[in-house]
Amino acid sequence: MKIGELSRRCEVSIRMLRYYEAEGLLKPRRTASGYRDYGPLDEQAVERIKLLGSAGMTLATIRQFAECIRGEGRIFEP
DNA sequence: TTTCTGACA
DNA sequence: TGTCAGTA
Repeated sequence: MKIGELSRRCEVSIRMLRYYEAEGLLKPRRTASGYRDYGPLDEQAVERIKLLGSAGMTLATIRQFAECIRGEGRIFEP
């Protein structure tokens, strides 16, 4: 889906979506024209980022969970 | 019409 | 975060 769709579905501004990517929290695919192409995984990622964010975490802190947030890697076990 | 990048406040 | 410019 396009950034505009994800923006409405997650209630997150396009500005922040691009920001999350710049911080390495999102890894959207690119279309031939250079547009960001988001999948359902990214949609879930944004939800989790919003959760951690509302918990008072800073992007620098959240970035450490990037692997988990993307649903990749191992399960978090402190 | 919508999205892209980089920069400023 | 919002917004501006010139493109694709």
